[in-house]
Amino acid sequence: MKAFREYDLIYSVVMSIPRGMVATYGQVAEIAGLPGHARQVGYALKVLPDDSGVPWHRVVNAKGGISKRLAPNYEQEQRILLEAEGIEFNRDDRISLEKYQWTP
DNA sequence: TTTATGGCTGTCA
DNA sequence: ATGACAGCCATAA
Repeated sequence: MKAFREYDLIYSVVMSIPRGMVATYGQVAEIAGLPGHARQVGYALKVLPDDSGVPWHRVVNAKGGISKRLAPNYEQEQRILLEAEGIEFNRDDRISLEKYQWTP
């Protein structure tokens, strides 16, 4: 029986991110106990249902920006959600990780 | 099983 | 600062 997957771990970490803060894929993977699985984190969020209650928008890449994905619409969606949480973007469409990156 | 793809990251020039 | 490269590994066909 294998009812537990890596994704559940990832989701737990993402849901642990406080409002108004963000975390990188690599960071989430590391906290979840899956170092080096940064891409899988992205994959986990990709297959994640919208009504799962997971703040996937709080997860950004190492550059503190929004990565390009298969569906360009989501990029806008994520930015809007982040701004709604009080996170501001720079001119380069990036977030100040020094200020907003979540550190447990 | 092998191949290809993917919401990444770190290092090097 | 920006661009190119290799490494990490799960999922789908």
